[in-house]
Amino acid sequence: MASLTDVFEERGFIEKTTHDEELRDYIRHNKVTCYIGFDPTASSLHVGSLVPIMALAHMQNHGHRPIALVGGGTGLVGDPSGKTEMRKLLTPEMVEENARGIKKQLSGFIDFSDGKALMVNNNDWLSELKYIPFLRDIGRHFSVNRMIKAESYKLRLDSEEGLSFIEFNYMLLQAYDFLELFDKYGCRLQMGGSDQWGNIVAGIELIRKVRKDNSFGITFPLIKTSNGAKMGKTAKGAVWLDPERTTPYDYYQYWINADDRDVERFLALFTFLPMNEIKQTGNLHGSDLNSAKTILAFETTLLAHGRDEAVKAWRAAASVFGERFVPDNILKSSSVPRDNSVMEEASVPCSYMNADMFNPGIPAFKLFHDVKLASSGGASRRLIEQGGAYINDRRIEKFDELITLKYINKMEILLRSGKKRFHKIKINR
RNA sequence: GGUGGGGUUCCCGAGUGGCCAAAGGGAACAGACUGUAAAUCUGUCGGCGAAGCCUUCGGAGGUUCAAAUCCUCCCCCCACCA
Repeated sequence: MASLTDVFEERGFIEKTTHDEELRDYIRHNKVTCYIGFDPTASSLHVGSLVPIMALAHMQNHGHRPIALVGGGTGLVGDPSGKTEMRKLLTPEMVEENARGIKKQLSGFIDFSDGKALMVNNNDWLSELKYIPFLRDIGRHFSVNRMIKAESYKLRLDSEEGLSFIEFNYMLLQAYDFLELFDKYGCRLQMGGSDQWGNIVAGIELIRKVRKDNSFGITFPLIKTSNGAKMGKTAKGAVWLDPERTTPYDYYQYWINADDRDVERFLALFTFLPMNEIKQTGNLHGSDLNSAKTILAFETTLLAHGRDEAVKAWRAAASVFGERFVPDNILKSSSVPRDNSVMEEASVPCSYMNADMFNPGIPAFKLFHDVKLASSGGASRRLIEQGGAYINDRRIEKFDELITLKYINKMEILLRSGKKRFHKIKINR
């Protein structure tokens, strides 16, 4: 089997590592325990956390033991690394609740049974620390001179907002986490986003100073779309892994709308499809490239929400955008449906209304506002006046066109805003 | 604690008595072009079923025919000094 570091490198996971050669050696010859921390800033992870999650999963697939650390303790302090503003402080109750949500989600990607992977919460040890002993045992190993030069604090030290003392402590706590996991589980490798470099190195140095032993670090590149936007951010906010916050349909749509230039890179990072197949997508154009996007969307949805939801989202997309099947020769390891054998109920956003509501008729702009395809009556009117509103695939000409019973087709009305946003109204009898 | 500079519509950022629902840019939304892509061009971009009205410039009061703009008090942020 290929060494994990080669896999990481080939798939684009590595930005920087500490002591390249020794690390490579260490991973090749040992069953490695490694950890990544997840901040409990929300009850769900989002697409931005997918790189670390996938890294842990690859780790496990190669026979190593990943530890997912939920920052229940550090979450009470707030990591200033690479951030322009201080984060709102969370209450212990919120952190606790968020930590629970994150644990549940990680279980979908990583197998925690039989100790094959571990989940820990640093609140377990951090909350019990005593201030003076901590300062004497740990604090003395940290040079303030060095810390204020750290790249991760630079933004904040230069900014108007400044850096508060509570955040300044964050680095020590994370370094202490690493030491704790080193002592308890023999964990010698920490991975994290590129903004974590300073924190990771701090941990490595702490271990060297107090245990006279080596440990390693890997950082992932910050993934941006080719447009320069941060991964997983849309105008409506983050793309969440929680189906309550981002429906599987929207999740699928997020991926299928990927920029052409990102397809190959994203397939490598966010799916487990073999690299030799992924590399061939670099030569695709036009509708074949779209097929590759379909697979990207399908596979990512499959990982996050399971096969049923992935098929539903795929099916829903086919029903509104038209059926287009993925040719057999593109990414053949993908289990995306390639014919119409699984065509059934779709999962387009949908609401229910009574037939009698259409009896006098509803003005079109009201209807669009009601189903949230427009954010206000005015916005709705503008949408229609600019020719961006459709009912059953026919453009609506007048903003107050009355929508009546005769628009009902097989107990449904299909509304559309622009090219991509659909809403189905199902009629109750 | 002292001194100075700030808080404007989703974001950045102009505006310092009427011409201000507030320049400009970004984001967003729609149209054309396409491949559910990008780029480009065009239009829109506080609310209300035209007009007109209502709400908005950190908060509360006040001056004025008229206040984002002037005055008073308060809250918050930043810099320098202590």
